[in-house]
Amino acid sequence: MLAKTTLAAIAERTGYSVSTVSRVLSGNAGKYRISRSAVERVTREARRCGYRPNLVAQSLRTRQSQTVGLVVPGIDNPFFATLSSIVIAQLDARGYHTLLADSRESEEEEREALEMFQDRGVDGIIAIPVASSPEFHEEVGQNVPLVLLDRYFQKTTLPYVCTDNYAGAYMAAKYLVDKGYKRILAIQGMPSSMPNRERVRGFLDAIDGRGVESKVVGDAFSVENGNREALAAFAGNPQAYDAVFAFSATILIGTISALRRLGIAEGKDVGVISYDNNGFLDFMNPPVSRVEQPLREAGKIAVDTLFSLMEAHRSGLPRPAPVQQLVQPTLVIRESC
Amino acid sequence: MLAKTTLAAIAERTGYSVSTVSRVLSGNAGKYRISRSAVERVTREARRCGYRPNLVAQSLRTRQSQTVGLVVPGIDNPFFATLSSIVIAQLDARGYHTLLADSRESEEEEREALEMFQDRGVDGIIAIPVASSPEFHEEVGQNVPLVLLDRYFQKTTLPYVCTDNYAGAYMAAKYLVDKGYKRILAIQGMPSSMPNRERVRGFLDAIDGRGVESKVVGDAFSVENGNREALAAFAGNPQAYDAVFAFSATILIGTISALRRLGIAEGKDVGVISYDNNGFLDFMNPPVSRVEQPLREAGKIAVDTLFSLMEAHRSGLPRPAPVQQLVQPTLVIRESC
DNA sequence: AGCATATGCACAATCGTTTGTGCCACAAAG
DNA sequence: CTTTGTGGCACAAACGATTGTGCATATGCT
Repeated sequence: MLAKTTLAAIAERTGYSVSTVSRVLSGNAGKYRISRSAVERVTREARRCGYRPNLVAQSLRTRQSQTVGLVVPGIDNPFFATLSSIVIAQLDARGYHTLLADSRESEEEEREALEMFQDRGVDGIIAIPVASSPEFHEEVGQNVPLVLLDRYFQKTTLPYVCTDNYAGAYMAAKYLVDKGYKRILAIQGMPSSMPNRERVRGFLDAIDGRGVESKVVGDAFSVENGNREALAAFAGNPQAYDAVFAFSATILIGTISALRRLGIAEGKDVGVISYDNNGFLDFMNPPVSRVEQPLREAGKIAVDTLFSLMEAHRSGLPRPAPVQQLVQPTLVIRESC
Repeated sequence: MLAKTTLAAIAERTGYSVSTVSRVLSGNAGKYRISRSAVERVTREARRCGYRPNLVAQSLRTRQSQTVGLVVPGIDNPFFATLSSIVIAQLDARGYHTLLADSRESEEEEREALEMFQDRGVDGIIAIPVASSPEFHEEVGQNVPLVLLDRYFQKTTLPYVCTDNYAGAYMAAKYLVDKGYKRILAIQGMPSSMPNRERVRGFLDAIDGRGVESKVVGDAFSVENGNREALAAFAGNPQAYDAVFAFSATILIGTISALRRLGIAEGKDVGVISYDNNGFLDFMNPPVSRVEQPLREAGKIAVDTLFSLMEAHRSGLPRPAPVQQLVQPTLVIRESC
């Protein structure tokens, strides 16, 4: 085991003091009038023994950890995995590390994660919240820069970046109605989550007054839910609906499975449209129309926003007005409706 | 902003010294003969002002961070997301936090992640490696407990936990052959990765001498790859092969898409089998046979192994003999072959 | 020569903990 | 009345970095 080399070790070996070594290695030689020769000798020795600063000590002293906490409701959900991937890449590009916590859709675990983040002195937090009310997040947001992603709270001053779920669902539903579909089944995800509520609202508003029968069923962003609800809806009557709006790609998979089992051809017998851009929708047969969310953009904006908050925080400036932004999804039409 | 309360603050308010407060709050009151009354007053005050220890300072002093580094080749890949989810949950259950790094299949980024982990003083590392040779991992493993997961190196002393990809592929291929399939196309994932190489080996061994024509094509665990290779293979001749073995669920999706586009009915015209248990394979039509990997078990064993290494490391004991374990996958037969 | 200004660096405090050691008091024992 | 024991706590040194300040020596200027 390579004895871990500290500033003190280098100081001893070069004959300079710890403070001088520190200033050299942190690039502050100029500000403190360190001689050329000292810089030379110290950098040489540091390189020779592969010095790497102890980030824990650095964090303690500077109160900056180069770390951002990310809490998501379930990293095994492809949607959150994709979003996390984007956020992590963005942070990495700026030299920041990621502490990841999975709240497993539990408010309790979410709280613990947020507290742990503070205890560890993260420089900022990005949260896809599960809590039903914003109090705790707001409290945390007082202490450390925090940006909500994908989900948000109403009437909160917390900054957030989400896609416009209302508009997305509205577009999709309107498209179906314009196409002439008359009996539309919407299979939703987790009812309490803001994106889901907004999608329901958009869906209902779009069909309102257009002479369309409709029903909203389901309770989870899962394959099983889509399967169960579609089976239930069509089992008695294959023509119960002429279109299905699946609120996520997972729900869609379940739905299509159910339709096929019942001998209903999606795209022909029943129009189908989905939410999400899960990569394989174009590989379904027929390819599936959907509302695509600009996740990359949302992730980037969230990180940008976080960094501007962090910047202000560092400088002791008053917090900038909270960025609360909805990015627009797009409707991608294929052959399933 | 609640002034963050430190040991010193509590010490001042209760009239005790910092060391006494520390011993009380870290549960060492007994060992150091702290009086009942002191324990009482201190805990009361700590609770009153919601004291939470500064984990950074704690880490610096104790050289324990309650943190494990996890590096994966791509968190947006559902397979790694699932595995990460399992590992994170396991760590969480033991009170450990997770620093997650995404190497994006790059050796360079993997190195950086491993170095960063050390700089931050993680207590242990779980890695799904991308490097082609083990040197660097071995070096890191000298300093901090490290366990490889899912992928491993040959002739390494590093502990690893992987599924037996050779056996899995062998089972699947043997099943196909026994069923009477004569011309089998295998579409592989990333050729250099150990799981892929083992699958290829298992596949070839299983068909060896059984009078079966075969071909191994492809180069990535992606939908696109599956689609491209299947199209290429069947475009000229729909009967070029009578079975396809997709080395991952993503590859499978692409393959099925291609087959359908070509008017080939999977399960009837061409047998299909896959690797992975991606949740929706049972919802395909027909449901897809596959080799299922016991990911939960693998993740748990990896974490268990890591903790025993960490335990030894803490106690200064010699490292236990490296656990190098292959867990057995299972063949799940459905209607696609 | 004498004073101001630069130059080059070391000292020491600090971040918030943990932990080895030593001091004091009081009680029991001789 | 001194010894021995022990209960109860404070002191201070770490961990490894950053950073304000101060003290020399050297150089410039008049």
